[in-house]
Amino acid sequence: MPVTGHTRADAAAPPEGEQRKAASIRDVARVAGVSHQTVSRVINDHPSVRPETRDRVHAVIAQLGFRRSATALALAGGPVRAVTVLTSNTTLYGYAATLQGVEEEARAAGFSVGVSVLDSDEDADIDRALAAAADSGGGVLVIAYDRIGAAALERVPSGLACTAAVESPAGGRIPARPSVWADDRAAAREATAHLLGLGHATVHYVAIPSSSPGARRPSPRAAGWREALQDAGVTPPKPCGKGWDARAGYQAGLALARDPTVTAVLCGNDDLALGVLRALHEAGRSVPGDVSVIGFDDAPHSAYLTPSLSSVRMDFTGIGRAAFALLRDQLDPPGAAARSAVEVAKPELVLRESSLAR
Amino acid sequence: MPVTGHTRADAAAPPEGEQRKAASIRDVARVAGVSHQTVSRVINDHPSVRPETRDRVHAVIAQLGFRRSATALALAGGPVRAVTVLTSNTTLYGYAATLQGVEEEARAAGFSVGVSVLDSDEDADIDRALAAAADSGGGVLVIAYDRIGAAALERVPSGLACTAAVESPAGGRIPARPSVWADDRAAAREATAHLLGLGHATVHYVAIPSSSPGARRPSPRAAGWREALQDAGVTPPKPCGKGWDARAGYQAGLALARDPTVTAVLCGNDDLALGVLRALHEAGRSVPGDVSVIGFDDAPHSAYLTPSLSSVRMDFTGIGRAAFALLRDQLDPPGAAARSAVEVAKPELVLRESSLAR
DNA sequence: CTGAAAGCGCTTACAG
DNA sequence: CTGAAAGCGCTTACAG
Repeated sequence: MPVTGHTRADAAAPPEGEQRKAASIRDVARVAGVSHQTVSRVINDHPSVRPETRDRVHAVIAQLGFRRSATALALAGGPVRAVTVLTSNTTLYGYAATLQGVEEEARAAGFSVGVSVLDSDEDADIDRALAAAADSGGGVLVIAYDRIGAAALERVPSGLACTAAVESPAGGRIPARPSVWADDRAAAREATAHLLGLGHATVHYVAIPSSSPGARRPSPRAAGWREALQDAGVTPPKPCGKGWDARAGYQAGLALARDPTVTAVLCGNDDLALGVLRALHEAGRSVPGDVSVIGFDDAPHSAYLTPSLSSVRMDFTGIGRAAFALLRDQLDPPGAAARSAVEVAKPELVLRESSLAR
Repeated sequence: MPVTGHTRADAAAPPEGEQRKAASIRDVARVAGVSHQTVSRVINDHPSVRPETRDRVHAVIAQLGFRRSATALALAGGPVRAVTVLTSNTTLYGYAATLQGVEEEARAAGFSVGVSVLDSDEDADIDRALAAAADSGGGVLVIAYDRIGAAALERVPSGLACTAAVESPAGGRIPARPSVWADDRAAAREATAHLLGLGHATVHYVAIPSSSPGARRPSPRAAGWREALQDAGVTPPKPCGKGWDARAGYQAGLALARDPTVTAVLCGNDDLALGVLRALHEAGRSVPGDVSVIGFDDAPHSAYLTPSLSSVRMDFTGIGRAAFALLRDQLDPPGAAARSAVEVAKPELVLRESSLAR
């Protein structure tokens, strides 16, 4: 008898429910009467295998319910089909939707997807996440919409396959890694110009935090807002806002509500806008009667608010999908050279009740 | 010279940025002047290693920046520190928050977390996801708040470590796998009783979809609502609602708004409630003046709506954390026997502007 | 307390 | 077209 025990002859139907030890390449080989090497060739679509042999092996694979071990594949140095998403957040709308896009595309491509959340922009934290991601053997996809993500992107070792979902890059800057973004700067300009066109003397801005280290650069959204005002010969008021959520928007809104000259507000995202709406309401200023408000991202609930919120629709899932595609090109060299170029999805201004003519 | 090539003597600082091939257990052994076996003992905290040897090895590990390969560990049959979350959705609040809880706890425990989204409740889809999860070698955590998740939970092979986040089980039912839930049924009863106590003659319910196959059983939330009405001697009206999102709530709300006897509405989640609020508003019925509304889950934005939404706060991240802890017990047998028991987190009724006395 | 052996499931060269 | 060998980085028995 062989060392490894009895050979089971009852391999008709794939096991159901019960946990029989998974079939290996050698099990398939034995049943098919070939070497495990030949099985390897078959599952890798190697040309040099006789058609009959190939068919026989395929039959046994189906019969035994064989699945090649991703772990062994990785150890042996085969192409690893895995992505790890590095992000500071998984629940905010833009982040969650980007992750969703990545997952959809990855699943379709047969990749597994891991998630590693970054607690801070400290090197130790980032390196821990990076090391964990590298362990998986696959590539890394960083969501760099904020300072933490941007910091992580900086520290990705050059040998690690990596792409990023980012804000639109500041004029002329080329991201170090293949990146995907939507032109939110142009969109902010458009939204601001729209408000100006409605007859508002100026437009205030409730900012999302900057993604640049030390907040040295404003976000593209802030830049677009500023440009639109300058184009119209209006001196931009001081932007406000410190945070990402409704609470931060509420705080900013309280201050804005006290200023009677405020008649139009652009917000860095819809959560901030929600808080602003609430603050304005409490202060007795009606929207859009007294103040027009436009948000950013077009979160799913924005259309159902009262008043329904005008916003800039961002194709986050599309960004996620494109970022994955770029990563895949790096991991799995296709026919052509890997696209190292960037991709763009166009944001769209969606007008609803919260913004009206003055 | 040894077969494997030159021995580098320049191992002072850990490599930064550059992609030097990661140090293996053998590299550490060579530098420390021991066998790779001994290194294995050290990194596994085996007792039988002389303190001096142990210290020396630890020093070399730090010096070389050695990290044990998770892939090799898994192949060799070591304990795999990985969880795969199976879910039908990653963006809805309850799901995203549960996932967040899992990730936090997993990260703290040094586990990697994978996400696999279920497209449908078809066996083929489920088995694909299950197989992918099993590949990782770790455990599976299924979010079974809906029919798809519940169906996946049913098909998890018995040999695969698994826990679940579920709705509160129907009377007396014991979940097949270690599971975690919050008593949303009791919470629904409480919310309904509260509305009744306010003087409403009855309470209407906008349901989330049932998680039972063929929708044979109502969700615990629906059950709790029904019980409260029956306890008060009120015949429950027909529940409405078909879906999870604001749009579904809006549709249901339109019908409710037409019925002048409707003065109180409980919703299966806050998204539905948002849609109901909107429909009521469009129909000219004021909240809470004409109709009181209470949601479920207490999503982050609910406190900032106008009117602010009363809701039942669910500790989803707590559920996620507890579910991970249960899974870890299975994977990594601790001192005591693995807890196969369930865990509970208590929901809390949060009263805001949307619900007032009649 | 420590080392040499065999194996996890696969792969990439090397031989027929 | 196909097989026997060596190795990926680790582990668990087996010997000292």
